[in-house]
Amino acid sequence: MEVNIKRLAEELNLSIATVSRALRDSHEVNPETKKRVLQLAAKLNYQPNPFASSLRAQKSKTIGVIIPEVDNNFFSLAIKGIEDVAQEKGYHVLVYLTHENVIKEVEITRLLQGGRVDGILMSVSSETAHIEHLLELQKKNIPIVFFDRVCEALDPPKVTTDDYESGFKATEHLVESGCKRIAFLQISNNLSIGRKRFKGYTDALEKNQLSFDESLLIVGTKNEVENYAAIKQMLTSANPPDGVFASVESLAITTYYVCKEIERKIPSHVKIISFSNLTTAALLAPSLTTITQPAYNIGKEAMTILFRLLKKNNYPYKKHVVLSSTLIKRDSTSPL
Amino acid sequence: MEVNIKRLAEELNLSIATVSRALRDSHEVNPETKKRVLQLAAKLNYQPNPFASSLRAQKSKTIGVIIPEVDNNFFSLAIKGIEDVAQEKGYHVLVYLTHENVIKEVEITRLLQGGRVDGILMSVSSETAHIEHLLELQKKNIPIVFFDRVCEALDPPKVTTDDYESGFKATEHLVESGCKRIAFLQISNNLSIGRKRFKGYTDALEKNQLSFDESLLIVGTKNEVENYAAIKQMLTSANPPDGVFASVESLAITTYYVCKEIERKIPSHVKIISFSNLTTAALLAPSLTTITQPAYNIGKEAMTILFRLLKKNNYPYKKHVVLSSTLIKRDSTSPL
DNA sequence: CTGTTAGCGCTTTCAG
DNA sequence: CTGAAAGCGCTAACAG
Repeated sequence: MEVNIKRLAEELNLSIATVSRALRDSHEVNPETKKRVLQLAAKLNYQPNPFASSLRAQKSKTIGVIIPEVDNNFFSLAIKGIEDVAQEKGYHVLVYLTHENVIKEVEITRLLQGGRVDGILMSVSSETAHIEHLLELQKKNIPIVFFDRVCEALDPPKVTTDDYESGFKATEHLVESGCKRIAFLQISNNLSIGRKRFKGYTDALEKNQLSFDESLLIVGTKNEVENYAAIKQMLTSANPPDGVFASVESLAITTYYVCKEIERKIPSHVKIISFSNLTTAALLAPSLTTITQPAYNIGKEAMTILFRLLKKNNYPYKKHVVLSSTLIKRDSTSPL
Repeated sequence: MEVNIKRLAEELNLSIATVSRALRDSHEVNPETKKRVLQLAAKLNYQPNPFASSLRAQKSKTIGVIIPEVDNNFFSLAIKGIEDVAQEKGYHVLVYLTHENVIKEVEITRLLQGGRVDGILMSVSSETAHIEHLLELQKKNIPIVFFDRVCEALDPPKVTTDDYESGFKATEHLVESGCKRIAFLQISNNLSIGRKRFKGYTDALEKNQLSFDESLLIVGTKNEVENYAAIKQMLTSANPPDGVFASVESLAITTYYVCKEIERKIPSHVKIISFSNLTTAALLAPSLTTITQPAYNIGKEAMTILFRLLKKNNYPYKKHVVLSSTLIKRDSTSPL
């Protein structure tokens, strides 16, 4: 037998309304009665049915987090930040993975239009060029906050790393280390993070009187094998780079694999720098200089902003919060 | 204006019941009518209210995942496995982090007793010695499947790595590498994974005629500083180990930090082996031999079993599924 | 301070 | 094949 308000009311000879009020700690209920209600509720281990309340109140105290992947320390840490704030505010967190697939992204946003969530935190999939599904959410007045991979064409709040700065300082780091021909491994041309990091890279080159060589740009795909081949071709070309800037971790890893294979065929002084949140990797790999994003804080900040939107308390908040990355330098020069 | 069944019914001059039936593809509705309904629903982008259905049906098509942490590749990958199966089966995934804190774990399980989830996937927090909150869930008939960190005292299905085997082969690996004094870094005495890995360790020692030296056992706590101090003391003692088996990644990392600090004071041939799912770390750190758990498959398997329980289709399934880990050997001998 | 009642959106008898 | 109506559990008027 389920224990619900009706049951409590019967056992206490009270109306369900009074019990409901007592449970919500209303001030218009006799302290004595309140106590009796709470005691019985505790004794029977009463738990309110969230669907009944949600149906009534038309809100769910639940948010949806839509991300491309999770097997990547950045998103794990972001989820942690999100969850911490959510738990503190009494919100529940639904997690959805798109696997970088727009079709799935659209399906998920559709699903969430039924009222299941009060708001959405989102990092767009790399393919996202169309934005109709995001507009639909706006039309339904479901607040969104973008984080990391934002949709620049839309006006909802955004929380990101200082991607341009990061690209700039990563490149300068390689220049300072003596690199003259610096390759750039791009995640995707459809993502603002990629474009901004790339702009930082080209600007840093220019500032240092280095010209941008198109043959040193590789745009990654979802196909690891393709990426591997492209990187290998570049590193074994007649005029290979002496430095590699991976704008995303997976491409740095692939680069390491390539280096391992061709070990003897390339100059051993190729320097690699990469975006990465695997502090472990950075620690264990003396050769990997990394740009580490404030993943946890990005999640925290995004959730905090979403919470304010949900509460409609018109706190002032920045439309676009930019958090700084950290450059963790390593000493060794060779990746191997 | 919300678009709900009532709205559709009005616009089509049909009853609410018929529309509902059409949407659920009931066979007792005129194909013509069905078509009209579906067309309008698509046009108005109708999304059913999940709370109304859940309230009615007394089920939520949602599962809860309760884990200690997420900033650790094991749980990230497990979530991915869980999410993949859940998405395929039309389930939603709520994620809760306990931060290894039983109080939070209890709070969360309480929260989930209200019907918010149909079932729970859980990896217990390291402190969990009490199990009342888990019994409560059973009493409420909320199916649970434990994964990785299981509660052996309870009968719900479990999905784990072959912890005993892993402990055994990790230890043998060190023995084969020439180690005679192998330290064991334990995660917690309250966890079955810790106990089993430890048993594998002692059995492997015995098999190789090595005696277990209590001074080489360190039981980790949540306090990193304490762990650091304990490991440092051991490594700098008069009779230090020549091999270290970290039964959990974080303790391996701490060991590396210690080694870095005392670099010149210990024999440089201390070998370290650790549980770790950071394939990146393993790849980049030529010195780290790792035991990698099948995290993704553990998540997948656990969710699959839970799904069967939810469907009550009495498929035969094993009460305890044990998946094998992989020993990834590295060549280098020194951790530094 | 307490009780009665309507209704959130949906599904499902039960009647036609 | 379609409609009317009850009810899932809870909250919030409104009435006492």
